[in-house]
Amino acid sequence: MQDYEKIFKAFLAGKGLKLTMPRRYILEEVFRLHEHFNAEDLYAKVKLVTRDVSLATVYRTLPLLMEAGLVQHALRSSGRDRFEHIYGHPKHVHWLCRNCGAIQETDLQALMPVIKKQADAIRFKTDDIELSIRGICWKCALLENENHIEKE
Amino acid sequence: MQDYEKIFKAFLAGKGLKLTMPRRYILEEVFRLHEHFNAEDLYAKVKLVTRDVSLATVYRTLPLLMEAGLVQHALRSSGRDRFEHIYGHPKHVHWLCRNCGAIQETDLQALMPVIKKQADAIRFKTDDIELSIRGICWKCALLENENHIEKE
DNA sequence: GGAATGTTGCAACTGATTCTCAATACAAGG
DNA sequence: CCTTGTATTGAGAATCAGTTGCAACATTCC
Ligand SMILES: [Mn+2]
Ligand SMILES: [Mn+2]
Ligand SMILES: [Zn+2]
Ligand SMILES: [Zn+2]
Repeated sequence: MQDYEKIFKAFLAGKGLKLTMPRRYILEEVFRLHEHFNAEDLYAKVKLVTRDVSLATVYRTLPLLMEAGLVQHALRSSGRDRFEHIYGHPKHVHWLCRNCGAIQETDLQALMPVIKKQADAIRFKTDDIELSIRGICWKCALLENENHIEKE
Repeated sequence: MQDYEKIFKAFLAGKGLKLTMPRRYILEEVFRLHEHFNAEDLYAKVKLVTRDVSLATVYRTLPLLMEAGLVQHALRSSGRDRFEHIYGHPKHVHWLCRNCGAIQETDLQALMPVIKKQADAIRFKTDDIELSIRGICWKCALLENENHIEKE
């Protein structure tokens, strides 16, 4: 049994809940996926393995996984919430290109000392940190320049 | 005429658009408000001044104000987007208490050097930075402790 | 067995946001 | 003035991600 299964099982047990098959399928898929996904992406992936899971259960399980510290809300784009498994991964910054939609990641650790200092200053008990930056990725910036040159 | 009016007017002109009365009412209210607001909050406030504005126009004007650099998306909570006027304000971090919903702000400038360095490293052209941290504010943390004591 | 409690799929619902459309404003040119 | 083109608007309809009610099941505990 994987670590994340133990963690989820223990978390659920603590709330009088059980690691059922649908929940297990969803959990497995969450850790098989190494990209950012929204609820429907996840549902589609799980569907490839079994049909004993409904979209409603995906929506119901995601908050549990988040509360258990296994999944986090990564960012929101195009009107949808996107998630990622976080267990075993360092926290990171999301850079979203508003032209092509590509997402890049950088380290958040470098920012933690300042953030922690500020948290202490206002006596805030931090659960989640979400830093998303939107703009233009270098590829799209390149293309824009090329187009400008063509126009001239 | 306020600075922000000039800016918005110039921005609109650059796109072949005009600063109409509904847009002006909305703009005025945006800068009269000194809290975070969602579209409906803003609509309600504008309604107190005039009835010549519709909710649809509020929704249509917000993206223009954002593009003009006068308003920014502050954070999302309870399924709603919340905004704030940003012209003349330093960028800041939002600390959202997931118990009472209170929002505190701290300086983002302290984090900018690292963020800029990372942006350079991936050659990203930054437009917006949104750093939201959720957890428990000190007031709610206090109350929680009191309750624990009572229970014992 | 029977009660109590948690789980699920399904379909209906919700509600913030977006869109459609007909009416209106307004500028430019004749 | 009149005509034409373009931008604008309010009202209401539509969208659609996410939530919820509910009846059928599953499990555990007497
Ligand atoms: Mn990520
Ligand atoms: Mn703010
Ligand atoms: Zn891009
Ligand atoms: Zn609080």
